[in-house]
Formats: sequence, C-alpha cells, structure tokens
Amino acid sequence: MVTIGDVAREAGVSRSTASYALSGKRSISEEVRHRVEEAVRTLGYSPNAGARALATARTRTIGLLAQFYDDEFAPAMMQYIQGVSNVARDLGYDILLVTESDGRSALRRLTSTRMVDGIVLLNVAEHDERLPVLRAAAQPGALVGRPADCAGVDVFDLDFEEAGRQMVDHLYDLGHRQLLLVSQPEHVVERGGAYVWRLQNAAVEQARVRGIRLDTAFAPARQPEVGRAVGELLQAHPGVTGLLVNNEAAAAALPTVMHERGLTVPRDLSVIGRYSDEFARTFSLPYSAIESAPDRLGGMAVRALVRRIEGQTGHDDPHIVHYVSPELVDRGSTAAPRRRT
Amino acid sequence: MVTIGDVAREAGVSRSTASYALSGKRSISEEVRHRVEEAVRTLGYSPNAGARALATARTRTIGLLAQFYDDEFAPAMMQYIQGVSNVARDLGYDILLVTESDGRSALRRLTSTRMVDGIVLLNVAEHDERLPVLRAAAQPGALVGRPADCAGVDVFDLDFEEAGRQMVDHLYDLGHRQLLLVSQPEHVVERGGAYVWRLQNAAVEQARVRGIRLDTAFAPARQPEVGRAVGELLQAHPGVTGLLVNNEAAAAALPTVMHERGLTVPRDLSVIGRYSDEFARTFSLPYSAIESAPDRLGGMAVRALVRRIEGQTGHDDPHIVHYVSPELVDRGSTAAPRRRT
DNA sequence: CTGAAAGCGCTTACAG
DNA sequence: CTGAAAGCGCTTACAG
Repeated sequence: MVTIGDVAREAGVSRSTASYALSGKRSISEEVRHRVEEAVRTLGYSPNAGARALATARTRTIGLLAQFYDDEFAPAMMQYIQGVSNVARDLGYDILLVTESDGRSALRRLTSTRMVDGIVLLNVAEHDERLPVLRAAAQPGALVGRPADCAGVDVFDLDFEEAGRQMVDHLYDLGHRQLLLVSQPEHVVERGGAYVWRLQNAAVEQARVRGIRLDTAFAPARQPEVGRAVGELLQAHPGVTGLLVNNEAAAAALPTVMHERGLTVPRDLSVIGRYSDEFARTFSLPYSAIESAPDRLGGMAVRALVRRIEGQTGHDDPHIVHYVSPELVDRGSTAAPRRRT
Repeated sequence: MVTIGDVAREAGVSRSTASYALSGKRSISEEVRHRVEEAVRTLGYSPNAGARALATARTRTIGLLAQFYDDEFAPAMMQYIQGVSNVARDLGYDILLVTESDGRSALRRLTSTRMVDGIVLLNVAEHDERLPVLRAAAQPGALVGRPADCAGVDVFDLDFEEAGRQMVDHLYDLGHRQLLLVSQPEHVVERGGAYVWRLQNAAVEQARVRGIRLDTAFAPARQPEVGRAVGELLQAHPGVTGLLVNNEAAAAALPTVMHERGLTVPRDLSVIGRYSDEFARTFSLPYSAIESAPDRLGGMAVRALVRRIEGQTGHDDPHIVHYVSPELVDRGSTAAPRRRT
C-alpha cells in the first residue's frame, strides 16, 4: 500500500507538505505542488479512508436506514433510496445502506462507532423508536416522513393533509358528490404510518366542508389480496363516482380490477391516486395522481443533512420541518360523473 | 467521545488488557474481564470504526455496486440488493451502496481508499468495464451475473442456457409446436447483457432439436411501450400457442394485453416467464416462471466474498463460477394447446 | 495473566 | 513557504 510518506519521499518533501499540497489548506509553491502531484500519479496514491477519518473525525459517509415491511410496497421505497444516493454522491458522500429490521440497534451501531457523519431515516413512524437513539447520537439526522415530535432533526414530508384536501376538491369541482378513499392497510397505521390518517382525516374534513359523502376503507398492500379487496369495495359502494387511492398496491391492482368489472375510467369512475410519476410509469397506471416526489424528498433530506454536517448550519440553528406541496399530475382519469347520486 | 483509554482507566487496567478483554484474543482473568465489561457499560463505550479499520486493515464493510439503467426494470434490481444486504448483515458486514453511473470510478474510489473489504458487482455485462479495475484492486470481488472472462472473481448466475431449454421443453412436452420468445430490449444486449442471448440461443437450439418453431423478438423495458409492443407481437404471430417471456416489464404488462385482446391463459395461450416469485407477487403475475432467485444469488455472492475476505479461502484457491439451476414455479399458466398449427 | 510501547496512515497546530 | 512532531483511537507483537 502506498502512503503519503511514499509520496513525500518521491517528491522530496515532508509528509506534512505533501498533505497540504493535496488538500490545498496552506499555500504551497507552484513547483512543490507540481512535484507532489507528479508523485501521486506515478505511485498511484490515494489516501486511506480509515486513517483520514481518524485524523479528521469525518467519514464522508451517510447512514441510510430503510426498512422493507411486508405491508409496504417495496417498489415505492426504492425511489427514496435512489434520491438520497444520487444527491449524496453529488455532494461527495457515500451511502451506508442499512435495511435490517431492528433499526434501533443498527442506528446505534452506525452512530456510536462513528461510521457515518449523519443519518437519513426513511419509513418514519409517528412515534418512531429510532428517534430517541438518533437524538442521543453525536451526528445530525434528517427524516423523510414526519413524526409526532420533530425536535432535534430536520424533517421533510409531503403535505398529506393538503393532498387529501386537494384530491377531494378536485373531484368535488368536477361535480362528484360521493367518494371513496382507499388507504394503506390498517396495519401500516397501527405501526405509526401517520401519513395515512393525516391524508384521510383531511379528506374527511374537506368532504364535510363541501357537504359531500366520503367513505373510507383500508386495503391490503399485497397482491393479489388487494385486487380482490378493491373489487369488493367497489361492489359495496355502487353509488361512488370518485375513487381516491392512497395505497400503491391498490393503485397497481386497479387496472385489472376495472377490467374484470367492465368499468372504464373516467367514464364509469373517476380515479385519483397518490404515487410518484416513476411509479406510474413502472406500473402503467393511467390515473391522475398527487405526485409523492420521493427523489425530491430524499434529495432535500440529504442536502439539509450535509449542510449540518459541514457546519453551514449552526448547531443551535432551528431545525427544519419542510412540507412539499402536493402537485396533481393529470393523466385524464377524472371527469364529470355520469350519474348523479 | 469515550475511548478504550477511558474504559481502561475506569476498570483499572491497561489499554491493551481492555482491548484483549473485549476481543477475547488472549486469556483474561474472569475478574478483570468483568471489570472491563462493567466499565464499557457504565461509560457507554463503543470502538471507533475508523481507528479499528486503521489498526486492523479491515473495515467490515462491503461495497455493493448497482446501476439503475433506464432500460432495466428497477423493481427487479431491488431484490438483489436486499439479498446482499441481509446476508451481509448476518455475517457482520455493512453495505456501502453505490449507484452512480460511472461504475469504474466508483469502484476505484472504494477500493483504493480501502473503504471496503470486498466488492459485490451487480448488472454484470459480458465485457464489463469495471472488471479490470476490480482485478487490479487489493480486495476480492464477487459478481452476480457472468461476464465473458471470470478470472480473478467469484461468479454466481442463473443457468440461463438451461432456463431457455427448460422453457422450450416444458411447452414442447405439453404439445406446443409454435413458440414465441420475447426478450429484453435489444439495447440491453448491446450493452452486454449476455444473459439475454444466452437464454435465447439455448431456446432456439432446443427448438431446433425438438423440431418445432420458435420465433424471437425484443421488447422495450418500459411501460406503456412494452404493452403495445407485446400486443403487436401477438397479433403478428397468430399461430403461436406458447409464449416465453424473458423481460420483466413485458411480463408485468401481459395481463393487460391479454385482457385487451380477449385472450385467456392458458386456454388461448400458454405463458411461461423468467422472474422471481417476489416479482410475481408484486405484479400479480399469474404465469408460471423460471425462478430467477435474486436473493439467493445475492446471498451466495456475499457468502463467497466474506469467505475470501476472512481468508477461509486461500488467496490462490480457484475462483468459483456457480450456476444456479433454474426451477420452474408452476402457476398454472400452461396447458396443452387448443388448436394445432 | 497483564503492561508498556510501537504502529496503522493520515491531519494539523507549532515553529521557523 | 516548509518541516518535525504530536495526536486521532485502536490492535498486537514483545516482554515479563
């Protein structure tokens, strides 16, 4: 292994000079800098990450904690990871990806051993058990998803309340008066997936404000159960003209369900979902949807995190709680209802 | 930050004794070991990863290089990553996930700075440009996917030739005499996705051996283009009674295509794919398929890699090239053909 | 069974 | 503008 000592010898300077020549942290004569760079090239030197981490107390690595729950739809997760990963790289950081089920011990391991300079948490629950660990850690943290208590971390999330209102109003404005909202499985809510009821509560309230009817239901997150469940829901709610889908698996199953029941969108039913454009493409979903912007949210979280790591955000600067405003991507799956209820 | 020095002082022993007490690398009196463990607990000590890496020349981290190509189906990738990640954790390793498009420079960065003890490569191409870098590195490497030259690395892949033969024979045995194989987009092949033509060549050859007709076609990897393409293919091949699908996106699009054309499986068409069971569930695919076993392959790669890292495999021990035998998961989508050609 | 010391490969005040 | 030295927090031969 070639070390900075080898480089220094080859260039005929001291190790400190070699180090400074490479970091640029103090002025170096043009000639020496050149000799050092030359030596680096001929020897094929690159600094040892562990040694540098030890000396600087920085690893240039970010811990990314993601969990793949059986009742959450895996393809939807992937995009958050990609968003985080891409932006991190742009900022010069690598990603330590942890997917183990015991997030608390994983988080403790990464932070207490100083493997990482900061933490990004995905699948954040209302009362996330990883949060106390994260707050106790020396490293800063950024979350995608909003917990009940946002103290001590930067938080980024879609504005699910606004999303719920927007979905209701969009259909209301078209003339719909009887709606059905299909959410993630109840189990997600119980685990603390607060966004589910955040969207739902806001939708229910908005329906009340508008004076229209909105029924709500949970549906499984796995195929093929979800398809069957959605079919049964449509059957049980014959008067519904507008369907809101806050459940990726249900959205993915919907084309088949509609086919089977001989229904056409938006002629027989207006549909509006909540998922990303990438997700829509992957599953060929022809439904208008509130864009969930996973890559954008992941990227924002990393950027805020790196700002804290690098001290551009003061240690006492207030933490951010940022809501991304929902945007409706129109794919033509909504129209005025054919029949009035 | 609490160091091993603090632990030693608290326990009233030397730093080396504290270290040995924790590592168990030499015998320690029961009493001292107890005092050290007590000190660790009261101080909340955990070793600094960078310092340990520097002293031991081991990071207990594995680099995982994955690329998300536009023309490969992202949900299919995810499972390899999960397989690698889960097994790595079981073996006590963390995963540094790299998804950047320039795999060569990423690989160089990870290996030359000694951030990782070994490398797992996904999306391996026939002439993968990352391989020369990997061979030149000090760390061992394991691949999921077989390149033309397997020297210097451990290789794990599905036996795509056997898969092709098996798919043909399965339909042949049922009485089919006119088949169509839909593969990944030609672009994947051009980039070096050799498994595509490996399966195809073997299928073509097997059809020749059996004396039956097998047409081949490429299809896009994105929705909705792939659905349209598959529909047109079925139209252009009216005599076909058996469809082989080596293209995840095409498989995912198929239910809709069949619906649109009013075709029933297996009454009007027998279908056999090549994808994982998890993938089948995610997309509700009712088609029998050769299991692509992504988690198993990923896990095998990590296990072999760790064996090399930890020196259980000698440096000169021959490298492994392991083919997983294809297994057909029967979902009832094949039957004897209704009409003879 | 235990301790004092060297060394892993960097960075960065301190001195000139 | 440059060098000698200390220090980051570990592990592990060396000595007893």
